[in-house]
Amino acid sequence: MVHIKKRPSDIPSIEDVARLAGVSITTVSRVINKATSVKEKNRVKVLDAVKQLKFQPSIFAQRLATGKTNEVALIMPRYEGIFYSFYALELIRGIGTLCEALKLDLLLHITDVRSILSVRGVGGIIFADVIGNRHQLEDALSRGIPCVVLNNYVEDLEVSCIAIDNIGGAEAAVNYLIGLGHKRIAHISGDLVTQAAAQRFEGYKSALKKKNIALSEDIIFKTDYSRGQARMAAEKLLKMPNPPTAVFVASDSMALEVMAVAKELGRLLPRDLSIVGFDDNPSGLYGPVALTTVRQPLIRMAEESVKELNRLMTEKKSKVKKIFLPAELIIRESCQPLKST
Amino acid sequence: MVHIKKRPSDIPSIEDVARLAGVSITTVSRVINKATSVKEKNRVKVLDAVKQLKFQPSIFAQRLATGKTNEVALIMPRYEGIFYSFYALELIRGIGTLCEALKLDLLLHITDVRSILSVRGVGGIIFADVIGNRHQLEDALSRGIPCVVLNNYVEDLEVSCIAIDNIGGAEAAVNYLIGLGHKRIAHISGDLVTQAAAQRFEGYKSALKKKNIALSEDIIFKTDYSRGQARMAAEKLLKMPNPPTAVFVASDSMALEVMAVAKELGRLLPRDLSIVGFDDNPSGLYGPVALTTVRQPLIRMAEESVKELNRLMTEKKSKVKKIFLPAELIIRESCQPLKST
DNA sequence: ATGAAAGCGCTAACAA
DNA sequence: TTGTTAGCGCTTTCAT
Repeated sequence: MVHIKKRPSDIPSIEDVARLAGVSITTVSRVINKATSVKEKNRVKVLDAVKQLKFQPSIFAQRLATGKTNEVALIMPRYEGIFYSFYALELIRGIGTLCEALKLDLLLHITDVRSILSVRGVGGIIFADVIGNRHQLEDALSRGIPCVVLNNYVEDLEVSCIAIDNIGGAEAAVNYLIGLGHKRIAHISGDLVTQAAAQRFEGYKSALKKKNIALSEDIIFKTDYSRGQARMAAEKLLKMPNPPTAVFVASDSMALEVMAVAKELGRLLPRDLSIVGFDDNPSGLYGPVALTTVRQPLIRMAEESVKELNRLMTEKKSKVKKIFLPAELIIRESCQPLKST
Repeated sequence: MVHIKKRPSDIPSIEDVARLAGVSITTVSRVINKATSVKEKNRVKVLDAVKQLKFQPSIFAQRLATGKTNEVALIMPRYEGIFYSFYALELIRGIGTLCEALKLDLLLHITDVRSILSVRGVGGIIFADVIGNRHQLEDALSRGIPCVVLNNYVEDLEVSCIAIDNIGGAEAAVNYLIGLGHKRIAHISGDLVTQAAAQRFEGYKSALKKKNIALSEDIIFKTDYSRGQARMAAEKLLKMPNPPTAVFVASDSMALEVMAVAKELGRLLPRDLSIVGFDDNPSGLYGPVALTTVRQPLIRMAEESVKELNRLMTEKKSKVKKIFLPAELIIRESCQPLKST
């Protein structure tokens, strides 16, 4: 039984390099891996051969031999809305750039939340939020794969998280409105299945409570983060006999929709309605009235997640970390003090 | 010389499965690969063992053994500005989603344009534009790796391209302005090292030429796509003693900047200046005046690129394709007929 | 400083 | 239908 070498002739192996350089494959391997114990003369010969053959070691063979991988997966649940935010791009960009710097190969998975994750051979995973795909996270964890969760503080799992202080950010927004004299402050929430939306709602409620302002259910609107539902909420809100004087909106894109509706209904901004958004989406800058909003440190979040994952992958017995990043109120033009009547 | 098995005990190999199922590893391999010639009884035993051990075959061993890979790289040159466009996200999303559907693993590389691409073991590459990183493309091609170029029509290389009809789109925009009676039409170009910007400029010139309108250099502004330079151009343009009545801007984000400047200078839009952008960036919808623009079929572009790459990777002797997608003028509110004076 | 050879976990050709 | 075994291309002992 004779086996024919089936390796395509056009791609050189370590053996070809060794032959050309007149050394053993072990020596070639040493040169590739920058081991020291190689005579300068041989090193040069090998390097020459490598260059001549355009040799690149097979990543698969390397990984099979070492059992190590520097491949990292970024899981973005295909959740309606996760891609609405321009920030998804910021995250991808931040993560991608840092991975490049750390020589990590980034695998991007846009998965259906219900699908079973196939992350065979991956050295670590970053979950961009965990919405409906917790089983994927648990599965990875049970396989002993280092994981980091972004934008979601997962308390009951031994996993590193990088989350944003949504509650604090929301409180800052509402406190700002209260400070301007507003008392009747509405809220248009995002999809409350997301932790971010729930926490922003939480912050809204607690800020009011701390100042002894009663919640009124009639000016709390729950949406799915879509512009359509924001529009409906805005219309209801603006047409009330006793409309609120201010509104805290859970996302900038919805806040922009509110502004659009207000304009259509002939309201003057910010005179008739003070508005604060959340996200610091650049689109907020270019309307007739620049949007006051809450900024999330996204690039930092992205960077922290890669650093943390890298740490988990390299340190042997490393403890998970829960990292909290602050959100910052950015005051622009969409709010004004309530004129006392 | 005895070698000790160093495989971490917690991750099972095909051998463990075989032992537990009481068959040979070949049979296990057959079951995994859905080969037919396995007795139902054995198949069940193997499947049981797989489930019990949570076995997942090593992707590296598989690839080493078969020489095949389903890993695809998306190369985004870290070119200042490539990430400005919200469309980068659309592309990533579209490509990511289709890769997921086709069971291709997507590797995202955000590379410095000057860096040497290390795409060892990748089955195919999608280049999101080629700007300053042509050597990377040529290198990959010379290695025989199937490649697809997005957003850039590379004529002199045997490579598949999916490009947009920037010239046609620009002509449509300018023709529309001419149709409204405008004659003095300015252009704010993008970075002319990018093919898109160059072609939009090209379309601008040819549309004017076809209608026998002379170019005037004083109302052609060359920028790097940044908002800052757009602002400078807009200021110059608007403060001219004999300002143009219309402007075709190479990107929506710059067009929005022009609108902002116009507003600051007390101009009324679209009365004082008709504006057409390019990109169909959603931000254009939410200003006081919705932006007329040229839409690129980005999701389609993304999908076509993956399909084409997949074709190249699976067909044996496949010819490259050059695919051209149309751009469409989207008329909104930022232009109006020139009042005859 | 160098090389021979075992082994990483799998697939596929061949034999049974 | 099943098992035996060579080999994918590399790393890593161990011996020289």
